[in-house]
Amino acid sequence: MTNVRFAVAVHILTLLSHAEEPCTSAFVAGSVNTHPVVVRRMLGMLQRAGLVSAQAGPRGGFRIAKEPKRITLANVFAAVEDHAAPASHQPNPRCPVGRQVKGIVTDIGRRAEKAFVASLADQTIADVVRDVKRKAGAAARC
Amino acid sequence: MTNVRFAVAVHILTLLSHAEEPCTSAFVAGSVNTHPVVVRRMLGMLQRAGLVSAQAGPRGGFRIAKEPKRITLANVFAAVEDHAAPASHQPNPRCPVGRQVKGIVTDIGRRAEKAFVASLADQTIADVVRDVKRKAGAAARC
DNA sequence: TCATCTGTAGCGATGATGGTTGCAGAAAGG
DNA sequence: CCTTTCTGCAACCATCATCGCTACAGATGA
Repeated sequence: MTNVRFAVAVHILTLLSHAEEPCTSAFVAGSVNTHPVVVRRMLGMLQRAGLVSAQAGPRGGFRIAKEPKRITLANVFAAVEDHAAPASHQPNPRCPVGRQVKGIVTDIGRRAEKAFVASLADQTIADVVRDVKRKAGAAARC
Repeated sequence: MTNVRFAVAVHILTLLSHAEEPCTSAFVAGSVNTHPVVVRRMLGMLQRAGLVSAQAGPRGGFRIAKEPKRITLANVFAAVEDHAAPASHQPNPRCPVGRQVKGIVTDIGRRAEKAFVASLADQTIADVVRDVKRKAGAAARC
């Protein structure tokens, strides 16, 4: 996790989860402490993943588009982080060791990443919302 | 895994594992297909982790410093990748949601990374060497 | 029509990474 | 000794991903 995107995405979804009215990107940016455009970029990804919905115009903004209980953190990770292929290098093709190691390491990376995602998959946004409420008390409004 | 360092480190250790004589950084670089200094940088990390040893001068080079069977891939990962703290952002401290989410997300990241490393821990360099030999036949020399 | 939002392109700053050069120093072998 | 062969390391540049920001087109409700 070199990125901060996963953390921000969880933050945003948690925020939207206990809001009845749509939240503007400016409002969310105030809580996340960044620029509204950055928030909209990220909300675009979450929208393409079907996790939030947007409405333009006055009184518009973003809503959660799925029950928080049904959004796993693995879903969030997949929405904002494109870990399609674990990185490898390009060994000298004339070296038999290098030729084989590349494929083996790729498999190893895939398996480890699977374990990483599996660990995320058994927690949901609803769990995070519950933890936040428990720690912060009832006043969970910005 | 944004980096290619883990893959290269496994490659290097596999290479050193079935060499009786010390390997020079130039030789290793030939197999890895990169610059000798890059190899030495990485071998420096592996050396500080106690996985390889170096000797200067003619007929010098790098050797494996530990039985391949006792080097887990988690050891390799720890040697070349410093994932001390999972990345988070800096939310607005006046927002109770942001205040709590930061800590919660950090815990989540730690747990997921633990799962990642645990998946690496049950394979060793000896396993990789065996796989390479099985796939490449006996000719595992560059 | 106008104010309010989203959506997106584009730009600059920043930080991590990898490749390269250059040089100091260790060590073997005459 | 002295030369040759190595490692060790600092310094620099190119590249790339990310983030913050500006600007503007387009949607939408009052």
